[in-house]
Order: sequence, then structure tokens, then C-alpha cells
Amino acid sequence: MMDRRQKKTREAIFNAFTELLSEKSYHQISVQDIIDTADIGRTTFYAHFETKDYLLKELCAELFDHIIDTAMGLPHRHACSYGDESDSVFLHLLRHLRENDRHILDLLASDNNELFLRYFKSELKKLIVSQYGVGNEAPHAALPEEYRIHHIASSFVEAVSWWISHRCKESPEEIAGYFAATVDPLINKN
Amino acid sequence: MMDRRQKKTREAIFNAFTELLSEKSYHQISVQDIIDTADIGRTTFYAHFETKDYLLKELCAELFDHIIDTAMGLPHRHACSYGDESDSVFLHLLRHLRENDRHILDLLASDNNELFLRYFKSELKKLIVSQYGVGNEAPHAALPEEYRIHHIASSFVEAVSWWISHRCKESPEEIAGYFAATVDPLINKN
DNA sequence: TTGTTACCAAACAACTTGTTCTGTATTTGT
DNA sequence: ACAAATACAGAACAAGTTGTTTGGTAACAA
Repeated sequence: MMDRRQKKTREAIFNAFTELLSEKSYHQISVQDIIDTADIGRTTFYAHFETKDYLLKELCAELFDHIIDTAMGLPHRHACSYGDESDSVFLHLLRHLRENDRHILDLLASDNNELFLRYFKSELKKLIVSQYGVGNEAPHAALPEEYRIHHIASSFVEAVSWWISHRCKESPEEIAGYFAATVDPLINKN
Repeated sequence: MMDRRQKKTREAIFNAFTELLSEKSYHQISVQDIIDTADIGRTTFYAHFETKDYLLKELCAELFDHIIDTAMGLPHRHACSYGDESDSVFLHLLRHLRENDRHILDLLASDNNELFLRYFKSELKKLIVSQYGVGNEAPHAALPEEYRIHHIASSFVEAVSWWISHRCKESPEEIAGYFAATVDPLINKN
């Protein structure tokens, strides 16, 4: 069983951290800041997280793992499944980002976005491999599979990044449309 | 006229900085490290650069501005100029990155790549605007112009990033080919 | 109730940044 | 060639940072 105290302070640290992240940029936040904001002892912080970077990593995991996992469970779409992007994994992700967990978009909108987007991208690659990945009959002979995966993942992350920089004016459907317009030829072969 | 001493120490600082960047990651490098490696006085460093971040910025400028500027001078290619990517701006950039200034690729290969690629991308956007930018007759009605520019710039930077992560095994021509395969429909309308 | 565990407070050494002082060497302009 | 301006070095500085150690207190689980 997990000690109630542990959960509490862990929560307090995460809360303090995200609160600070919405004010300052990551590298301007000191461990001392987190300790003060979370109102915990210095020793306690280091008992929970070896370093500030590990804290960030665990926060990323907490933020994205659930989203990615649910998307993993979606029916796989192969190169041969045409049209109808209305329920594509990507649209699913966009909706999930906006609706279920607005907290994420706040963090992504700060000037720390690169930190989170990097993590997001690496997780996204796994998802893309599982959905559109290797094993299909060479959708693009001239393009290495790795390059294709890298490009699709990057493009999606950049789409999200662009979306956020526009303060999410557009609907998830619109963004999914833009994204599809740029990478569809690489996913569906016609 | 510029004092000989200034040039010398400025060079020494840049050299020390790039040397350190090939060993450690940016955030692990202290001003003290740079001072020690460059073998200069503490006061001298701060006389030249207000902070470590400004040093980085000026290094980026020194690295990329020339490359981008020469590419700016190239003949503009409009949406209507078909085929023959063999002398596209992008291929030009790739060759320039590899041949003229191997120093850059060393830095881009370190784990600080994001720092430089971010600068590179922002400069690249200007270049793309000037080459394929606004003013063309709506190559993609469904795609906002800003989004298109953002996507093209990102895709190229990611291509370079992928290239480097592969230790530049491929030739510039190959990478230009991969890049073209992913974004050509957005540049040349057929 | 009795260990076990999480917490806190305080102090710690080692390091960081950016500034300020004084003195020395080099360059520049005339 | 000489004087004034300027770039540099070295040392010391306050203020802040990180990560660890100590000893004591409270909460938990069995």
C-alpha cells in the first residue's frame, strides 16, 4: 500500500511545479522555488525526486501516458483504409488534448512547450508505428520507413505547436484537416 | 576600428564555448567553464557578453546568418517552376551545411541540437517566405498560408535533424529528395 | 502497541552568478 | 613619440544555488 503522506506531498510537488511553470520558464525555476511553493521540507523533495529533470520527466509521463495509451487502444488504421479522417487517431488526440485535459494545453502554451513537445513526440512515434508502422507494403518506395515515421510524428507535433501559438482558435477538426492535408499522401496511398 | 584585443578574446570565447558544447550540454556549461577554457579574466567575459544566453544567440547568428544570406540571394522559385529540384534552395542549404562549414554539423550533432535548430528554423521561415511565400495564387486553398510556411520550415529542420541523427550517412541529394517527397505538393502545385 | 516510514528543520560545503575594486598592458589619435 | 582612452587581469564580494547530513517528531501499518 502507498502511504497517504507520500501521495499528498507528491501531489503538492506536482501542483507547485505546474503552477510555477505557468509563471516562469523551466530553467528559471529553482528547486527552492518548488519547495517553497509546495511548502515542504528540503529533504522531502529530494526523497521524492532525484533532480529537477526527473521531476519534469515524471510530470510528462503523468500528462501524456494516459492520452497516448487510450489512443493505442483505438482500432488500427492501415494504409488501405481510405478517406473519412473524422475518427482518425490524430483527431482523437487533438480532442483529448483540448477537452479532457485543458491543463496540458496550459503547459504547452507556456514558453516551456519544447520540453513537453519533445516528450510528446517520442511517445507519439511509438503510437504511429503501431498504427501506420512498418509492415505495410512499402507505401513510399523512395522514402525510408524511419524517415516517414519521423516526419509524420514531427508534423503532428508541429501542428499542435502551431495550434497553440494561435491560442487554439481553430477547432480540433480544422487542425486535423490541416494536418491531413500535409501528410495524407504518406499515410493513405492512392 | 575594432581593437585587436577585442577580436582576440571574442574569438577565444567562441572557441572555448564551441569546444565545451561538443563535450557537455549547454545547461551543464558554466560561465566559469568558459572563462577557464578561454583563459580570460572573469571581468572580461562579462564585458563582452551580458549573459550566457546572449553568447549562444550571437554564436547562432555567426553560424547561420551567412548561410541563410547566401541562400537569400538565390533566384526565387515560384509555385509555377516545376521539376528539377537539383538546385533548389534546400539542396543548396544542405550542401552548405555539410561542405562549407562542418563545424556547424558538429554542434548540431551534440545534444544541444534543439538550441541551434530553433534559431535555424526561425531564420529559415524568413527565407521560405521570400522564396515561396505569400503572394502566390493560393496553392492550397484549404491550408492557411502561415500554417504552410510553418510546416515547410519545420519539415526541413526535422529532415536535417533526422539526417544528423543518422550521422549524415546520406548525401545531401538524398536528403533533399526525401524532403521533396514530403512537401513537394505544398510547393509545386501540379 | 510497536516498529517502520515519511516528514521537517537546520546546518553544511561546494558551487554558481554578476558586480566592484585596483592595477597593468595595449592600442589609438594627434 | 606621447597622452588619453580602452581592454584586460586578479581578487574579493554578496547572494543565490544544489545536494547531503543530522537528529528529532509525527503518522502510518501490522
